[in-house]
Amino acid sequence: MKASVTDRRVNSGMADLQRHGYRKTAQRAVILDILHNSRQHMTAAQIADAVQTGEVALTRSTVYRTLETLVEVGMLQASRIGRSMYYEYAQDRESHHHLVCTSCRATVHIHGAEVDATLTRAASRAGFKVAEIQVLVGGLCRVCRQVAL
Amino acid sequence: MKASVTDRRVNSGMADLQRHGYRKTAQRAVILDILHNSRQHMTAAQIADAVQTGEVALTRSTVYRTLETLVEVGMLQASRIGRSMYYEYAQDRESHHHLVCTSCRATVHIHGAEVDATLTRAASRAGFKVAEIQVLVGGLCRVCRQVAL
DNA sequence: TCGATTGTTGCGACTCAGTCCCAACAAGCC
DNA sequence: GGCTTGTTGGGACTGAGTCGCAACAATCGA
Repeated sequence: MKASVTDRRVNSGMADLQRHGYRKTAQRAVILDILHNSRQHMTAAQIADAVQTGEVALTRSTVYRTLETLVEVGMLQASRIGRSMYYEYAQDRESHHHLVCTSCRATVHIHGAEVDATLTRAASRAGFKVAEIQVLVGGLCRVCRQVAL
Repeated sequence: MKASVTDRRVNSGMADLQRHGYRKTAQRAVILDILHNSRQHMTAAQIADAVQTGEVALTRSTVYRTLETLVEVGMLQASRIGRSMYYEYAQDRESHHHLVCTSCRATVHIHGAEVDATLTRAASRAGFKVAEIQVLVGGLCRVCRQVAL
């Protein structure tokens, strides 16, 4: 684990934290590291599980608080899928939305720019100043459609 | 209450239920009635509360099951806002999405057609067959923007 | 390098939003 | 009116967070 925690990207992230007035802690590094290595989004519960196998054990509340902090700093992106929030490493700052297969739970990213622009336009016509956009498309993925036939 | 329960629209809804092979029950009529009269979306908990004041008392599990059934039949529309589901009477079958003010919780509907079309196109490029689209825009409403200045 | 300050974490209790099971009840058909 | 079977009530249970508080540790100034 030591090798990956010292990963450049994660380290520079830790510096980001300090720039925002937060302290560098082992717990924050661990969570950042897990999400950076997993390269996919995970729920707080999945992260809490993943953490158990490591050397630094975190409690559930620490996981939740840490995720919140890292999202605030901009190092993680959060999106709600169903009842739970999913977190992913914010590699590219580009907006994207999720397609989730209702059968196999597979998730695919789609570009968000066009949809975001449409929504922002509609919102401003209604007098709203947009802060965040959550989009979730449910359906059958290519594979599950084949199986269904 | 009796007068409103016998409302044409709600009654025809009860017939819809039977057409789908479901039974007409007082509990279903009550929930339909509450949502029809409220003319806004409500959570299951709010509906359960509203029910307490009426003559027919429903348990929480009945409220949840009934809502599910009514959505399936197409008489209610469900949308997730944050951690909970909101239900509204499906007056117009036209797709719409929600703008929610993060400050005062006010909710505004916006047309969904354009966004839905964009998402459906993107999804089918990814091989997905779209079943449902959930969109939620958070931000500041006109009034709260003024106050914030 | 030490000590003080104060941001963080651990722990455990609590809440909110549902879900599930099973016995009792009641629509609807014959 | 009786029977069948869908529906409801009641209550326990679960998943996803949230909160308060004492103990701990990162950081800063001397």
